[in-house]
This record gives sequence, structure tokens and C-alpha cells, in this order.
Amino acid sequence: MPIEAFAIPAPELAKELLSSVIMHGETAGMIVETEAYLGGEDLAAHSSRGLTDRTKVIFGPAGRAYVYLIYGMYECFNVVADLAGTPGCVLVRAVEPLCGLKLMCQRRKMNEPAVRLTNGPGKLTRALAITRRHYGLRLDKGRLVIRRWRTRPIFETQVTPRVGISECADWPLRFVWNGHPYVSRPPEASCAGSCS
DNA sequence: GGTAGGATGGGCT
DNA sequence: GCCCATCCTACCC
Repeated sequence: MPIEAFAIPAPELAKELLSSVIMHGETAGMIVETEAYLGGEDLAAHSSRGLTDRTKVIFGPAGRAYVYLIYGMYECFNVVADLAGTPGCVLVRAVEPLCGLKLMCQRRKMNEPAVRLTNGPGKLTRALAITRRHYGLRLDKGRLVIRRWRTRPIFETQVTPRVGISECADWPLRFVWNGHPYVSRPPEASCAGSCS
């Protein structure tokens, strides 16, 4: 995916990244769930507290990796969106494993592939071996890359509030491949909006 | 099927 | 010192 293609508002990029593929070494997974985080008034976004050593990449040019540690144990992988100077990023919450299943299972200490291999933000980073070492790396080329299919798969996108936040808790910024088995948690029926 | 609690460390008040 | 954009295990229906 060319680097300019990332320089769009985070909600648009979040939709665009559904069905795209994260490739890292021998392993790869297809993105099936994302969340957009904005700047300014979006108090759920790390960037809303201002520019710090941790958040600076979110304020920079698009197409870079924002990886942070959560709960002392898990890494979360985000893709920086928008133009430099405008904070915005997309959290990848779930992928369907495509390549390197055996290696992913080793990393997750599982005997057999199963849905729980990559159906959550902390699980997929561990399976794909994405860590804070990747902070700031560009995702259009190199060892950690995001690619689109030549022809995009056909699916429905469901829009819901984001998971696990208290601020801006009802903003419709979570994007889900409707009905995909690797989605981290089934969307509430009440907030299910849908588009293609 | 469900939920309660603990692990664990960095970022920020 | 408190708060997390989480996950797993234990235990209870």
C-alpha cells in the first residue's frame, strides 16, 4: 500500500484497512476489525493528552506504526493516519491468520490453530511478533508491511462504538467485517449500523 | 454457558 | 500512586 494512501482521516483509513494484510516475516494476517482514534476532542485517544515521547508518532506523517504497551503485558498495534500535524491513528483489533500458522501458534503457546490465536489486539501482536521495536517504522515497505488485495474481497462493514474506553464511549468508530469469525467480540445488535 | 480477579510495567497527574 | 485502547485462569452455574 503506497504511503500516501494512509494520509486520510482515521475513520476512512480504518474502513480501508479491513481486508488488508499485515505481513511480518514468515507470518501474515488479514485485518477484520479496526478502531479509529482522532485528535483534539476524542478524549479516548492517547494523542488528546498532547505530544509526548510516546505519542509523537501519531502527530507525524501517515503510514507509520504506533505500538504501545498496555497493562504491562500486551502490545497494541496502530497505523498512523492523516497528514503530519493532524493526529489520528487506527488500532488493529483482530486479524485472520493467513501465513505462518505454526510459528504463530508457537508464539502464542498453542498446540493447534484456533480463533483465539489472533482475535484480539494483544493476541495478534504476539502472534505476528509486533513489538515496540517497530515504533515509528513505515508500513509501505520493509519487513513489516501492510498490503491490499489486487481485488478487494466483498464483505459488509459493521460500525459500532469502540471497545474498552470510557470517554467518547458512544462514538461510532469501530469497524468490523460483519460476521467474520476472528472478530474480537460480537457487536451489540442495538448499535449495529452497516454499509458496504 | 458465565464472571471475577490477577498479572505486570510504563505513562502521566 | 493510579490508570490503563488486555488476556487468561479459576471457579461457578
